[in-house]
Amino acid sequence: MELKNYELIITEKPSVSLRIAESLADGKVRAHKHGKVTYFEIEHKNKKIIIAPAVGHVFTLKHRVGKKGYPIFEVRWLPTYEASKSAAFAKQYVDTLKFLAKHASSYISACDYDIEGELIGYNILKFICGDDTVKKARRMKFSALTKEELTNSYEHALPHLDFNLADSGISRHILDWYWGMNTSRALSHAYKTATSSYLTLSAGRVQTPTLKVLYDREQEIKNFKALPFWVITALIKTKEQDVLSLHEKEKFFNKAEAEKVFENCKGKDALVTSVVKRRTEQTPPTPFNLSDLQQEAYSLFKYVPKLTQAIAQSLYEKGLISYPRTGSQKLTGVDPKHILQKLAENPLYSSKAKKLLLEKELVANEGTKTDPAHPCIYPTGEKSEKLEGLDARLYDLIVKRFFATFGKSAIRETQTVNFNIGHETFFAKGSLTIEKNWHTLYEPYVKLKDEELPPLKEGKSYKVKNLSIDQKETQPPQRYNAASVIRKMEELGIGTKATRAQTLQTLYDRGYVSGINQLHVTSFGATIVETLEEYVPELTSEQLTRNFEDEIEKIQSGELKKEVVIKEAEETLTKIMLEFKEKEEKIGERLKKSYYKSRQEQAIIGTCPNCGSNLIIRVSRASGKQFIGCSSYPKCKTGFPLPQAALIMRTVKTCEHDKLPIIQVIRKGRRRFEMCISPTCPSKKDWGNKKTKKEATS
DNA sequence: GCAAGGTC
Repeated sequence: MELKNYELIITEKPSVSLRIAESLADGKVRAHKHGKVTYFEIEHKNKKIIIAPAVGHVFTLKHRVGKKGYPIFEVRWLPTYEASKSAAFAKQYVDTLKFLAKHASSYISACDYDIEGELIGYNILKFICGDDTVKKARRMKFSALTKEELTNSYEHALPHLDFNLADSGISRHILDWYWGMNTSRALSHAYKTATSSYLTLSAGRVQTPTLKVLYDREQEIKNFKALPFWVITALIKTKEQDVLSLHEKEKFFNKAEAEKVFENCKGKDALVTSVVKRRTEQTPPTPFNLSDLQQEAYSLFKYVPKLTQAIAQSLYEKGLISYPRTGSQKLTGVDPKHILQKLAENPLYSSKAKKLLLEKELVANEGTKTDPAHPCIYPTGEKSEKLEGLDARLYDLIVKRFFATFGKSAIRETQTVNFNIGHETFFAKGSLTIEKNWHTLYEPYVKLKDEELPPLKEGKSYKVKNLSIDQKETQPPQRYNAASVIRKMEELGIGTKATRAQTLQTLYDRGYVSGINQLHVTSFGATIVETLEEYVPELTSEQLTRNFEDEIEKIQSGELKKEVVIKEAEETLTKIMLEFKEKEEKIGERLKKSYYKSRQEQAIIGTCPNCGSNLIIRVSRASGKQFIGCSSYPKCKTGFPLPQAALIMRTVKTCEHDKLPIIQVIRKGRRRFEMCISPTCPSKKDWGNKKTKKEATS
C-alpha cells in the first residue's frame, strides 16, 4: 500500500497519538509499525491523516565536540540519541518521523500545549520535516484528551505555531545550559587543579537551590538552642477509663511558676467545668496528581518519590492508570461511571464500585490545581495480569483514592472537656468519627485515629489519680525527608513534576546529601553551597528561576527578543566565570579538603528498617570490622555485615525488593560496585560486581 | 562529563 498525500499529526508521546487517532477517525484506526514505533492511519472527512509520536524532547543542546574548559557558550541542537547513549530508543522515533515526513502534504503539531511541547514540535518540524514546514505547520491546542476536545482542536487548529512560545522554550534551554554547564565545569575544574583527578561535580538552577534549602535547614538545626520547659498533666480517674488532661498553659518556661501551679493542684479533685462537643465536616480527599501521589505513597508505604514515579509509569504502560506526570487534581473529560463499571467486575473492588454506582450523581471533590495537558491520575478500570508487591499496593491506593473522591464528607466530633483542679484549668480533648462516609471508600489508608473520651458530666468531681510535672525541651526543626523536599520544591516553584525526584537523586549521586527519612547535607555538600554562595550566588536561590520566568514571559509576549536575553546571560556568566577562574586554586583546595573529609565521615547510608533512625557505617568493637548499623544502637540493634569493603562512597538508590539502600562501594584496587546491603536480598546478584568501564577494558 | 526538561 502506498502512503502519500496525507496530513501528518505529530504528538509528544505515543499514548496521545492513539487518542487523537480514535477521536478523529471516521472509520477504522489502522495501526502501522515502522521499526518498533507504532503510528496510526485514519480517514477524517475524506482526508487521509497519519498520526505519529515523538518521545518528549528528541533534540537536546550540545556543545561543540571536544570543547573543554569553561566558559563555553557555543551550543547547537542535536538528536538526543547522538548526544547520549542512554537515549538510544529515541532514534526509532526520529527515524519513523523522518520516514513519514517525506510524503506528507501538510503538518500539524499536536504536542502538549505548554512551553516544552511547543519546542518539541518546533524542533521536529525544523530538523526532521524540513525548515519550510515550520512556517506552514498548523497547531492543535487542547487541554484534555477527550474526543470532543481533540476533535474541536483539530477543526479549529491554529494556522501556525506560537513562535514566541517556541523561542521562550529555546531560551529556557540555553539559559539553563549556560548556568548549569559552566558552573558545573568550573567546580570540577577547580577540583582537578588541586587533585589532578576528575570528579563529577554539578550545580544548576534547580539542584543548587534545592541543596540550599537542605543546607539552610541543617544550619537552623546546628544553631538551635534548646529551651527547657515544663508541662503539668493530671490523670483523672473515671469509671470507664483514665483521662489524661493537660494544664491550659501547656508549656511553662518558668520553672518556679510551674512548681507553684503544681503545688496548687496537689491532692485536689478535678471538677468538670465544661463539656463542649463540636461537629465538623471533613471533605473527601482530592484526586491525585503526581506530587500528591508521591507524598501519600511515602507517608503510607515509605516509597521514595522516585520509586513511586517508576511504579506509576509502569502501571500507565500496562494501561491500568492514566498518564502519571500530571499536575492536575481534576477529572476533566473523565467518565467516572464507565470506570466504576469496569472496576465493579474486579472482585477486589466490586463492592465499593457498586456502592458508588448506586449514587444518583457522581461528584468528585476536585482540587484547584490544573495541568495544561492531562487530567488527574485515575484508574482506567482495565484488567491486567495479577499485580504483586509494590505495584499492587500503589495501584490499590490509586483506585481507593479515586473512589474516595466521590464520597460524602465524613462527620467528626471533637470533644473538649475543661477541669478545675485547685483553681487551675486543665483540659482534655477527644475526637471521634460519627459518620465514616468517604473513609470507608479509602480504607485502609485513612490516617485519622479515634480518641474517645468517657462520658464526663459537667459539675461533677473526679479523683485525680496522678498529677505530674515533667521537664521537656524545645525541639529543633525537622529535617526534610525524600518526599517533603519535593513538596518544598513545588512550593518554591523550582523543577517540574516530572523532574523533581530525579533532581534529588542527582544530589545523592554527587555526594551532596545522604539519608532518606532525614535528609542530611554532607560536609562536602555544605562546601559546595558555601563556595557557590561566594562566587555564583545567583545560582543558590530560587530567585534565578523567577528571573528566567520573567524574561521568558516577555519573550512569549514579544516584548523581548531571545537573542537579547541569551547575550545578556553570556555576558553575566563570562564575568562570573573569569572571577571564579582567578580563585580556582583556592577553591580547588577547599573542595579537595572537604571531599576527603566527607568520605571519611560516618556516612549516612539510609534509613533503619526497624526504627527509622539513620543507618550509618559503624566499626564493631568486638571484631573491629566495618558494618552498617543503626545510629540508635544499642537501643536498636539492626546491623548489616559489609564483607571486604574498603570505602563506601554513597547510597545509589533503594533496592526495589526490600527497600533497603543500595550502596556504591570501592574495594581495594579501585574495584567499584553497587550492592544491596541486605545479605538475604535475592536481587543481590543484579547489583554485585558491576565493573567500572576502566576495569572492563583493562 | 557537567543542566533541566521531555518520555520509555
